[in-house]
Amino acid sequence: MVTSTHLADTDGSAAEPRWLTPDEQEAWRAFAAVLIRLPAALESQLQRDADLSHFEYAVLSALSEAPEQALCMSELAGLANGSSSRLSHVVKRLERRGWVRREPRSDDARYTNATLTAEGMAKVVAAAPGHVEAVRSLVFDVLTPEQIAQVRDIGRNIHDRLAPDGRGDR
Amino acid sequence: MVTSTHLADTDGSAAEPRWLTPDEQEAWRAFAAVLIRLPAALESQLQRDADLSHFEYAVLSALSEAPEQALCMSELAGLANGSSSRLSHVVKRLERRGWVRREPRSDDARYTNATLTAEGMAKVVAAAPGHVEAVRSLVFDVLTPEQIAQVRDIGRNIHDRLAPDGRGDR
DNA sequence: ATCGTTTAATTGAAGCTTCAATTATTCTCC
DNA sequence: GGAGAATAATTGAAGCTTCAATTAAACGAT
Repeated sequence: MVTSTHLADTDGSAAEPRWLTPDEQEAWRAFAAVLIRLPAALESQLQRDADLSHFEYAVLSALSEAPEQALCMSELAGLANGSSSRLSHVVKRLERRGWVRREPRSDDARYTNATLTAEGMAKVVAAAPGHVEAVRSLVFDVLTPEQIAQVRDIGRNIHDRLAPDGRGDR
Repeated sequence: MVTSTHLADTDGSAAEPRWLTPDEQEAWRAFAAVLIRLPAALESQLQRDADLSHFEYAVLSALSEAPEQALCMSELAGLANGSSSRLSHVVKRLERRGWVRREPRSDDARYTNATLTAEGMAKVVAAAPGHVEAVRSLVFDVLTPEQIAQVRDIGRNIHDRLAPDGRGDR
């Protein structure tokens, strides 16, 4: 598919890339499809049932778990796995819909605190069951307990490689 | 995070959702982050080094492996894990850049065959090593051989649940 | 105290994706 | 053989994300 030796350049112009082995190719083919299609499926459930993108849901959900239901934009971006620009645009829309409020932090006005409103909390509470059901039925229902532990370990290994310092930034 | 019991509605208004267990939540937190950040990292490598989106790469790559370097739009959409509308827009751009040609199939003109040009083939060949290196270093370098087999099995289980009939459509 | 640097966040424009509607072709079956 | 259903692909508009540039505030060294 995306990574195979049939594309090898044979003119000797560069150091030979470390192509994937057949086992790795098989694994990558399966994993890459999940990487695309699972987010698309979750997106579509949330859009249909709650009129929310997955990223919007992640933002509301992160706030709902935070102390005082408030976080500054950069922390929130890290928790929701998005860039600060993306977060800024999305929070603007969430604010327009009445689910989030923003205000500069009093001790350091460079920071902006985003706070979940009561309506915002109600929105997440209403959306959560459908989303969890989707995650459960698409992921956990098809995995054994051993595989669930494997997913956790593999996920952590890859995540650590992506964000080596442990912070969630981009 | 996205799926936890702290959002339980306690008014008894609906059937209790099947919340995630703590083990499942841990696994989901790690996996969900990978689901967002790994595609973003691959996207960014391809964009920077080859001026291609990951989806464009997947399209060119699928064509490069096909017999005669040609596939009809719907097959191509399935292999590249995208909707037919998305593919249509993207192939239009790839055609404009001279990497793909399109023509109606002679035996059934509802089908459109997309064919990789020589320039298109050269483009994938040039882009492949960098992409493979990214996949290798972000994924396979941090996994043991056992974990690679686990990724394959887990990926297949989830993928089968997403596309139960085995076809790649959406 | 102040100038330059760093950090947090926002903005607008360009580009990509999605959704619903549309076109074009072939199939079906009366 | 012809009307209507089904299939493959395309289109345009709306909306979201990204990128680069910008604003605003605080820090730090002199």
